[in-house]
Amino acid sequence: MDDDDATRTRRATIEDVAAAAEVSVATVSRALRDLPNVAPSTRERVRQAAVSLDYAAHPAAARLATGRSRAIGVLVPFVNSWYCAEVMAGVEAICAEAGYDTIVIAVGTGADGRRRIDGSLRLHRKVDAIVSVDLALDPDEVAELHASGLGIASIGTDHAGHPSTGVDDRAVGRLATEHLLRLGHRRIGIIGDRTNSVYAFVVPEQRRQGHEDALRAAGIEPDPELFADGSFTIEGGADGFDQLMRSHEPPTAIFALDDAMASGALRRARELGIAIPDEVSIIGVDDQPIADVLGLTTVRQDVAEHGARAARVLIDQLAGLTVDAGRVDAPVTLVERRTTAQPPAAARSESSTPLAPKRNVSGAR
Amino acid sequence: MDDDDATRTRRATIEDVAAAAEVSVATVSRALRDLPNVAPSTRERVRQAAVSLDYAAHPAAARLATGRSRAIGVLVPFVNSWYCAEVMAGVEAICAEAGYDTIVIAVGTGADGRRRIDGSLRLHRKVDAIVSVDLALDPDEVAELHASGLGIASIGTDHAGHPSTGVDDRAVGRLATEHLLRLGHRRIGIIGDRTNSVYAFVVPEQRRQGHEDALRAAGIEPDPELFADGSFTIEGGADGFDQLMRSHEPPTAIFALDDAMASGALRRARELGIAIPDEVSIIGVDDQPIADVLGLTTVRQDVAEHGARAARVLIDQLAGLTVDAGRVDAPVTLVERRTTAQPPAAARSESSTPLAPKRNVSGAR
DNA sequence: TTGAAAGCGCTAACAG
DNA sequence: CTGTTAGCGCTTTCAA
Repeated sequence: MDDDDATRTRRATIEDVAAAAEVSVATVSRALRDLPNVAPSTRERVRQAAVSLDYAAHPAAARLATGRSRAIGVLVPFVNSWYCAEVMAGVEAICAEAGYDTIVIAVGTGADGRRRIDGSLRLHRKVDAIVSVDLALDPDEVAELHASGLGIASIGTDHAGHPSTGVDDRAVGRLATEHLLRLGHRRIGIIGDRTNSVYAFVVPEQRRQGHEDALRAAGIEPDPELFADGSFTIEGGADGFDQLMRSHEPPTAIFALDDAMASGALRRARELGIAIPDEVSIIGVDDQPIADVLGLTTVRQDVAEHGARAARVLIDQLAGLTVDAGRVDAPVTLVERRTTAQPPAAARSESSTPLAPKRNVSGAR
Repeated sequence: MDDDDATRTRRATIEDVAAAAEVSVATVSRALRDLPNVAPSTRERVRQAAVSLDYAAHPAAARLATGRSRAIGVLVPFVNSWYCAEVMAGVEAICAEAGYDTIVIAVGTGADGRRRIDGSLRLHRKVDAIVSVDLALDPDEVAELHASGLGIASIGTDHAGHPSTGVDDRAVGRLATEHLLRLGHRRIGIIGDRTNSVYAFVVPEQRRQGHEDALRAAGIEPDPELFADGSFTIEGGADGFDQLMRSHEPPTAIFALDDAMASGALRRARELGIAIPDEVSIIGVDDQPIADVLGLTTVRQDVAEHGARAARVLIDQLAGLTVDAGRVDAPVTLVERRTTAQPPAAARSESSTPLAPKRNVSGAR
């Protein structure tokens, strides 16, 4: 690139506009920000001057003077996940509309521990508020953020005292499992996540509890052997499927806590020659585009809307409105496709003979 | 939220640090930014003062004083697409490392036309540089951005005079089609995009040309009837598949210009009862996670790396390094899975009888 | 090697 | 309704 700085057009400043409109800079500032106490004719004159000079306030100057950045930070575990991308889309749409910048920050995750939110991130005067996506912040992190004046809204996990949104994960677990029970399944496995993930247990734990609620309501005692870890990845889902099918008495249906894990389970089933849904039913959560392609039965949620809602509440709050610091659960719907069906006849007849010999799932077909 | 502003901790300013370290603010500024001409002992003293006060320069103040925002804008058509999310992940990783903010901006797209990049977006002093993802900016938009001093790097499409990266799309088209030819296919359809999309023709057009290159090299004249629009969506891919299979003489293999369209084609094939790859082979581009799940043969590219590379060149450029304003094509690899195979025996024997009766694809099976 | 002081461009009292 | 002016917190000459 050539350094033709000399040819760069110098941007107009507020003084240029003031001169052009023959008013003071203060008036320009007021007029352009639609503040009251500006004569309509003056405002119009200022506007025209601004347009003709292609003027826009220097963001840094405005930020320095007001102390507000007009930016919202989206804290995600990873940016390249379907869920996070959806949230960001929702946040960005609302922010753009309201004149806010959307800055994305990946905090990472994993056993090695993610970036701490405070110090090193230096969010401080960089953003006015943050939306935390599926992160379980420590109470002291939350306190610190709040103390430094940042608005906080969370998606997925909840942080007491701050607005949050997502779905009722316990209800999700119930909904999925009830669907399976309704089809006649009695032995239902679950692929979830107990590792120290970004979710810090809460989302998967809620879904698992909903699952057990439904089971118990149907008179079935949850079997610990029917739980597998899937770490919310395709690979994890595949491994989880393996583990479940190797159990003492394999399930006839599996509730995967998200579509990624369900997809992995589906793939492994195919590799093992296990017919879905003929031999095993599988249900996921999310309704990612992939679910439609795979014909995956799932529990749908509108993730972009979570992001939009979080952004809205934050922006309202920054605008001085009093917002509700509570939780808003968005609706979920069961989307029945082709991976769930009645249990195989064998299992159905077995249902009265709990000690029936276990099925062969060695992969032969 | 309660407005306990009173309890907010006042952040330390450079003056606080200067006082604590018993030096001037100028020295603090130099010391903390690792500028030369600071005595080691002084620098250390300043550092300690900064740490103990939990000081970080107010970004807006620094920006105003330096005229640089230390932020990079990622311009994407949509944020919730696999491709864009991957790019953003790559950009964010590099930016975070270099102390830059990553701000995401969706410009939209479609027939209604996307947001123009100049005026309304007011990127001006908001970011130091932008990475344009799959956008075909008008020359005057590019000129305007450049004139206002913004660095530009593009991913996918190329903007003359500015660094860009992606893959050699023509080679991608060749690679995919050669794979199909090698399997024995002679009648190969393509699902692409001719609508006025974000790509503004270039990416899909290149891939299509590579496809035709390969065809011609094999002595096959491209048949316009074997082109279908898929608009780079799953739905579009499904429709494109339909269209191709309804053609006078349907293809035995289909090259979908990305995995999303390939997925849609796969879904529609299943709905129509057309066996893949037994009756029709399908190959995509990207190697999204979904490809592995579906067993989709595809041409792999590392999209996050595109983002990382773009961010790196921009940051280098902002650091005053001379960077190459040319194009860097990342490698692509063919990933053979289970959606491509030899053409059906019928087609193979037909290959010498071009006027064979067309197959019935009405969906009955 | 360090300090003093003049901005960077805007906003927000405070006057008028 | 409009103008004057003092910052916002940092960087960067220019002197010392």
